[in-house]
Amino acid sequence: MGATKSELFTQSQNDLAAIAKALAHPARIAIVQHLLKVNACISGDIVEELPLAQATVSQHLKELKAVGLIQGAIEGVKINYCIDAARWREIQNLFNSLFDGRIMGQNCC
Amino acid sequence: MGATKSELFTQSQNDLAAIAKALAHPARIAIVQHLLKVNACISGDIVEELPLAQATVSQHLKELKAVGLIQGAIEGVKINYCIDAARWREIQNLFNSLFDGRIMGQNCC
DNA sequence: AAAATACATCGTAATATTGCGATAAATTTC
DNA sequence: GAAATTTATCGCAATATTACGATGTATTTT
Repeated sequence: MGATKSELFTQSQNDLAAIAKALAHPARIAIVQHLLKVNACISGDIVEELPLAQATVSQHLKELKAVGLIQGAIEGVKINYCIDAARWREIQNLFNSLFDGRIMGQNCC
Repeated sequence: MGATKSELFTQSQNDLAAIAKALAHPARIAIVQHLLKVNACISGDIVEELPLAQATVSQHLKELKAVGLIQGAIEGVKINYCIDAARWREIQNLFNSLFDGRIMGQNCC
């Protein structure tokens, strides 16, 4: 085995897991935080910001783009990246509805 | 390579990524959702709820426990699992401070 | 104390992720 | 159009994750 059996779970469970997976790496957290700070910047700036090789950063950007968290706009030779604001809010709501799943003050033990 | 270079990132980036990773599997999302619904239940109930083998579920529970999301209380032969309420709120705040990183209405493109 | 029950852990196979050098593709500059 | 610049993709090695049967451990029941 080794592959997640995603066909056994609901769409929304798979979706939320996929988004969490996109955030499940410190480099991708760092990328997102940087984009939130500077609003938008080119790929090269992110490569300079991170302690990873260009090819590796490009791959991380691809994963963030795959779940819609970020967007890239071609600008000549360069590519301008930024957070997708609408999708960002959507994802925030997905997490909120998970976290707001009414939790009692008490634990089980 | 193949191993995440976590020593190159900040503690809080690694922490948030680790929590996201714990939620980065539909089975673990399902476990958390189930615990939120029933408040607390024994391991066997979760195994019945999920379409996975007992050993696999046990492993997923271990990962959720490792980041503090859930707690297990020994109760005779059984183990009663529940969400750790305080840690849950803490994690909710971590995500909120990421998501509230002031995003403009506009995208880059 | 043997048998049954409930869960964790071990060992292993299949697959996925991470990281990077090398190279390709596209655009701009000279 | 050749050279330079910027980013994406390929190919590979190292490591991690997922899944499960088999087995171990602890408690309860008989």
